[in-house]
Amino acid sequence: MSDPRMPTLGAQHLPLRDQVLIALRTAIISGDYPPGQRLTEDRLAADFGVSRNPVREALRVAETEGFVVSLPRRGAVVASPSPTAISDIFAVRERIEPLAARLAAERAGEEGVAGLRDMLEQARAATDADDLARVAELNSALHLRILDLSGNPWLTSIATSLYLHVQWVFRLGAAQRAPHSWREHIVLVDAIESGDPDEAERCALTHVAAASRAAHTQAEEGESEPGGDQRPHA
Amino acid sequence: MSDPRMPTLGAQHLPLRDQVLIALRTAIISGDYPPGQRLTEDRLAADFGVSRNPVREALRVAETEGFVVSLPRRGAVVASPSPTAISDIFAVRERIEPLAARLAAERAGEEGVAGLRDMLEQARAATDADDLARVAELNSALHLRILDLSGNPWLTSIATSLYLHVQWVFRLGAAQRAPHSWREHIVLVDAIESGDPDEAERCALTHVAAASRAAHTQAEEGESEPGGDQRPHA
DNA sequence: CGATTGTCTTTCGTATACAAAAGCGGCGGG
DNA sequence: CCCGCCGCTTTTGTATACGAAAGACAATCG
Repeated sequence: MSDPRMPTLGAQHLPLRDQVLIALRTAIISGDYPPGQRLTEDRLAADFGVSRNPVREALRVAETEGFVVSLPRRGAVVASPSPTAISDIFAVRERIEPLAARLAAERAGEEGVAGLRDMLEQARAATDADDLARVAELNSALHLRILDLSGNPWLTSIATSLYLHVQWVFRLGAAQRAPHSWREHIVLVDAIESGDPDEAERCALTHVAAASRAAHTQAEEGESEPGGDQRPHA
Repeated sequence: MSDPRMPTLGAQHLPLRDQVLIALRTAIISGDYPPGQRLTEDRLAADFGVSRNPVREALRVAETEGFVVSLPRRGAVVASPSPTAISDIFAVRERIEPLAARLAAERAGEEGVAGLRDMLEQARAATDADDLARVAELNSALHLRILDLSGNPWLTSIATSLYLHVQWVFRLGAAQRAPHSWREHIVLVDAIESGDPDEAERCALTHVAAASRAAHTQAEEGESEPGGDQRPHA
């Protein structure tokens, strides 16, 4: 028994409620459960092969995260992202990510910067290999890491939620402007390493603003797209 | 029976889980459940006179809100606010509240401004009546209203959580710098009414920065206070 | 005397069961 | 033909029950 197994019922078997929460988020973000879809507890329990209790607990946190809205006595439905969601989210990101970059520049140690460098290198390799999905994944990971390096847990918590919602509204248009954005990332990490808070903050703002513009452009393109599968109203 | 009765809890009987959540938050913020306190589901259920299920659901969202931490298989304990919590929280507030003020200046209609004016008037009356608790309450309410007027739901959501935590760490030192801060509020509302985003943002930043300084001062004073009832470590 | 191991209690994790409220359809009356 | 009322069905809200994992304590062995 010296070897801790982790397959089905391993040592730290993630609680069912968390598994359900992840599955639920994934299903919503990927569009399997479209906005407006009714989420019957019984149905979810059947879908995930569990009882109603884990489902209920998952629904509660999904509700606080803004993925579902639960009517008083009527059950839960998948939330409909507001038309201004992209603007709203990036407006917040433009404020908090520069702050995170500033703090990271002030507080990140050598190991922290080394971690960022490592991610940049992995991203370069993934770019060379044309693995866009991996690049996008590293994109989020780098941002999150910088948030963590800021040492302000609120920033990490807020940004994590924001990122999930960005993924949600852009679940269709997958590969964003990945390659382009990594040049800005390098400049940002340089600034953090140099320990210059002002420069780091400026770089982060520039980067997020660029991402915001790209997101809005993509959103407008998606607007006229014919495949309007869901969205009950407007 | 056409009249919906409301004896104990009226027509839209708030779900037990929400009542428990509110009671739990209140108990934590007020210090009835000190940091580090173990929160047995059974005990909470007994305390609130309900079953374990509503307690569990309330614990989940309290966990996402950062008031409790739940160890994998060991139950939940009241979170211990980090020593840098005040700095962290106000650092975020200094970024998002100016943004909210800017957006409010751009978007708030006449009715919105009128609502703010009304709150200022109530605050003035409460100040005259030396009702400090009411003033503090209106303080939070005004800020929240401005957040709402920004039209960005993320800002409201983030700030609400931040405010609760500010109340928590300052549960002892009650009456803040209430009277002083209302002069700044008036200037801020003036700026919003004038529709000048830059000015509104500047006023909000000044105001939050002042609040931050006051908070830090108060925190340092409380540091040397003899009545160290809780805080198991450091 | 100390370390180890076995058991034992505590507490969570999950499932099932029951009651109440809201929605929906049919039915009757105007 | 339309409107209101009354039953049923669905779904949530809440409680209870059982199984499992982790920590604690003590007894035993080296």
